[in-house]
Amino acid sequence: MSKLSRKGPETLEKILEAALDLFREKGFEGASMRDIANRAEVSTGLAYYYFNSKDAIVLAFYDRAYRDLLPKLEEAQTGKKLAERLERLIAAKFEYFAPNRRFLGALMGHAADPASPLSPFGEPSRKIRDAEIEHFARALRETQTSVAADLEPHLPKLLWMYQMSLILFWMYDASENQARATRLLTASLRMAVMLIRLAALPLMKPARKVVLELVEIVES
Amino acid sequence: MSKLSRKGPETLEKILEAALDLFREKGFEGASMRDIANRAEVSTGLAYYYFNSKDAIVLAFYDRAYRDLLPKLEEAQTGKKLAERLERLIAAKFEYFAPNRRFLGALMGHAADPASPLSPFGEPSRKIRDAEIEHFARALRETQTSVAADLEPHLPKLLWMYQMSLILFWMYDASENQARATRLLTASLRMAVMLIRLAALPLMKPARKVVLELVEIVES
DNA sequence: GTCTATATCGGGATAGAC
DNA sequence: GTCTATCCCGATATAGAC
Repeated sequence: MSKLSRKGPETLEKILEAALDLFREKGFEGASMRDIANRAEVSTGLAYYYFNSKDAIVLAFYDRAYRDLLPKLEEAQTGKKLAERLERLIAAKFEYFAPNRRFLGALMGHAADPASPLSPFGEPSRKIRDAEIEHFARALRETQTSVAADLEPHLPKLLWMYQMSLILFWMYDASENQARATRLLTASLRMAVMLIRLAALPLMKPARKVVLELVEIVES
Repeated sequence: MSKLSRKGPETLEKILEAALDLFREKGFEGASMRDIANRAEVSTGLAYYYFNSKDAIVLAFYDRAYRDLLPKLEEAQTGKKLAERLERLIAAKFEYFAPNRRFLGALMGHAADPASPLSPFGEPSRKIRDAEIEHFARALRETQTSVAADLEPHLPKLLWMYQMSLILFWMYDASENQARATRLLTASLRMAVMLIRLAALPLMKPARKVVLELVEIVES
């Protein structure tokens, strides 16, 4: 009496793979549903049976990214030094998203519209965002980094914003293998960790206050 | 013997206006060439006579932005205080581009491909970029801001990068009238000017070196 | 439930008549 | 310089085979 067939999930997977392949090659707009269906060796109708729209494939991509990224972030949480951990955490995203870099860039065109389900800043990617922030908090905890009390509740989010600006740079970095972005990651991390240590000093309270004001504005 | 007719430039202008209007209302993808031609009260064929492609309209938009922005930047160059000048220079861009904010956001989707003529970072917008950087240099000069010798050749570009990150935030800022971005501009400027003053101190040389390293990576 | 075939619509772009 | 007609293609809906 089972209503489920065996082939369904496989076919869905095949179509998703084909779509991501083509998005990588030709970008989101460049790949047509006909292309996708052809590459997956199914009819366009079937592709629409599994994914109601091209957009729906993007949502499936976010979902899969979330699932795949979690264990990678888990792995990155080793080492006693903060710089080391942060570099691993951020580099893990560079690596994972590298094949889809151009495709993600194209998705940024929808970011201005927060209502768009395709926006990397919108609701669909919130789960990823929250998990990432928690991982930054954990990196701070497990490396026993001392953080001033006023800064402490906001530092993980600050690190996430720092990460996002790096990812933005990486997305639009046309250098070979995004070498510049990778170098920027390492070099800026040195500075970031230095600033975190510096900010722990009691006499830096006024400086912390200025930064926290900025965080508040961005979050409001 | 004139080969030019009278009506040409007017028709071109009419089509450009209609296109920008519709881009503002429906975004770049949302506005079709048929829409544009209809609003301009011409045939689609004629629209293509003046603009070889939809992209070409965007290039005309960049060109016009360059022409329109120059006098506005000129106007912004008043006042003795650096913070004041920088705020005026950057706010001028917020104001000018405000009606086209969503449209510019959509264009960011093409930024990952530097070959795309639509990318706000590409060749077409280089003239604007160079003019902006020169205006930052001028603001530093005319407010007699003291800058360390090692930092001096790079500070205008650094300010431009700072501006670009603000503009990026502004582009994706969904708050009413981009109020958050405006508040961030004012608040972060306080910090930026403070840092510039701080960086002038001789004992800050190591810190300057770290920052210059980052600049070098970004520019390479 | 899984899949094919086909029809319709709207979008970018072009050819060629006037 | 301007228009009409047309091409090609992607999105979408649906009829119906298995």
